[in-house]
Amino acid sequence: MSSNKNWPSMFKSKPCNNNHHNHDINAAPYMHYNCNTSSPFSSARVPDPKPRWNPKPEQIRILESIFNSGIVNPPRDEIQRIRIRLQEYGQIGDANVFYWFQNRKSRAKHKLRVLQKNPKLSKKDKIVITPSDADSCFDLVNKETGLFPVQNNEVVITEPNRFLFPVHNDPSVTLSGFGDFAVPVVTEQRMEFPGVSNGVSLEIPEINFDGGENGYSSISVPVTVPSTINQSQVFSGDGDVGACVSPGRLTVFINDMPFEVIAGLFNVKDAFGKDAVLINSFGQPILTDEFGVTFQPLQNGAVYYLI
Amino acid sequence: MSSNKNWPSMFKSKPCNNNHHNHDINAAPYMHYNCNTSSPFSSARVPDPKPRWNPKPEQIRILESIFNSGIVNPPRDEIQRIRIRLQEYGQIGDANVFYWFQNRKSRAKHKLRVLQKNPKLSKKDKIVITPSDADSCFDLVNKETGLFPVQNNEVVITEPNRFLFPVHNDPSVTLSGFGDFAVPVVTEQRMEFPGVSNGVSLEIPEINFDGGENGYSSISVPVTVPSTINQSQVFSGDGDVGACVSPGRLTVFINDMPFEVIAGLFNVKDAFGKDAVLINSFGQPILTDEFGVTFQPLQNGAVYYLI
DNA sequence: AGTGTATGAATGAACG
DNA sequence: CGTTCATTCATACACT
Repeated sequence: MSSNKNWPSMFKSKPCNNNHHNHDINAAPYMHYNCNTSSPFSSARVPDPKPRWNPKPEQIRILESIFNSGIVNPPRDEIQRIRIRLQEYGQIGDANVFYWFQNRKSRAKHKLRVLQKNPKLSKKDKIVITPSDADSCFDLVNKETGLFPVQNNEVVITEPNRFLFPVHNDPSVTLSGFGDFAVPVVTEQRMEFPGVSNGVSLEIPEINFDGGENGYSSISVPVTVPSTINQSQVFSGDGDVGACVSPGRLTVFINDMPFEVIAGLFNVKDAFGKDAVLINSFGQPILTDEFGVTFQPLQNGAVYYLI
Repeated sequence: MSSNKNWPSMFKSKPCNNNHHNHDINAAPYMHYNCNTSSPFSSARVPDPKPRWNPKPEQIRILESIFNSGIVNPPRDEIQRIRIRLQEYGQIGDANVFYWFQNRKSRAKHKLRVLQKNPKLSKKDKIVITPSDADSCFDLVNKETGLFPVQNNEVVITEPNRFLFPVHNDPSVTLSGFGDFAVPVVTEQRMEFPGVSNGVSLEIPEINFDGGENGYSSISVPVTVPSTINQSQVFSGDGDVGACVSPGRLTVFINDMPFEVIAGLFNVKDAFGKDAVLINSFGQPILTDEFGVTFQPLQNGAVYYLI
């Protein structure tokens, strides 16, 4: 379920007149500046300037956090709720939200694919547990269970956004680092795992970006395969999902990227550097001992943020 | 076929710091100046110098020639081949190639569109046979047959790159002329028209730019609708393509731009000025009589260059 | 230094 | 969904 069934379609239209594929969607393209002064009959070419949605940073933050929370493919009704929420920050329509998720998912997927093909992104900037099918990840998310992706294959563990970017030195690497926003700090997040299609609450997680400017702080440290003790801790609440998890592995989301880690205690320091601190989706820091090893294993499918 | 399979984004980026809609991605940022001195964890401010790819002249030449050869929208695998080839001249990634083609196509298209909308670029600088759907042109290229664009509608015949550029006088025109490179001289060109998705050879055409610097030479002469005799000479090798060609029209590429001309002998002088000389993709000049009329009709879909 | 242009990169919107 | 298009942002570079 969680059918987004025909979404794009609704809103078609087409001023018919001109050149390119103007489809138009009336469902959501509003934007800051009110436009369309098109008077009755005008030979107006390019009648609707149709400015495109220009997402506000807050909106993006929210969308991003929702996405990270595992809602990769929000059902129609949820899209609406999201839109309503985002509307607080600026004009936006369902379609915008819809498209945003489409693109986000698509691109993240692509990214993963590329990375898995080019595991050569400088040895130190990322850890590759086992490059392989990183895609199923997205396909499973929020589809069967609304939970986070869990692989049935292995995955390349790349570092989250800003972990690998100043690397410009590997010629063979096509795509280099990411590094968008500052390290997010969870303010509130419900961690609701709806059965997907049922009443998905819209308590969307919130993130406060403060690191903001200086973002590029500490974490550019190479991540190594979690040098942690083992201990399976399979959160899996569903047969399907659980089934496809590599036995001793957990998949978690850190900042933005899916990570597959060996089940068991996680060494934050080894993975992200001595100054790294992981917080869970509730904004609570994940305690560790002096070596950076967590006292509790990470939760499979959970979302964490680095600060 | 010609699938560029998921290409675009993925990868994030964004120094986080500022204003506008920065999302992420970081598809291919290598460049001349090696930057990134960021060691493991550093608190780099203005984090990613994220230098952008700075194409070498050779790379551009090659890319341009490939583009001119009709490969406007190279499939994923071909992009890779191209990249590999270009790599010989300097750091470059698939993404760069991808973006290059995207932009190249997009801009050429846009240019055409602008020109057709502003036929006021001094009547003498270009000829408009019949402004209309100039877009499909690009859409057909290398898609169905790997051949050049052929319209099922009419097209604006604009002048190739440098034909209209010292024009900076039309306020409404956002992009001024092209006049990129000098008039190219074809050195070798395979004119391979792969079935698109099959083993597209990478024998990329090569072009030697000599005219180089002084580019702005003679050709700013008005082009008029080919004052030639008629004589259909439909190259069309494929039903699809041939089918959408206006009966008495041919579409050819001159320098860089698609031209639709009336089938039959072509008057080079009328079209590009008395000093203009057209050469085919093999570098051989197209002979004409003293009036500038060719002895042979232009080949539909063929590539020519002006010198 | 500012101003404008050319163009690499990013991403919203849509098509097939 | 994967692709393709259109726009926009951002930066390199030429001019003045």
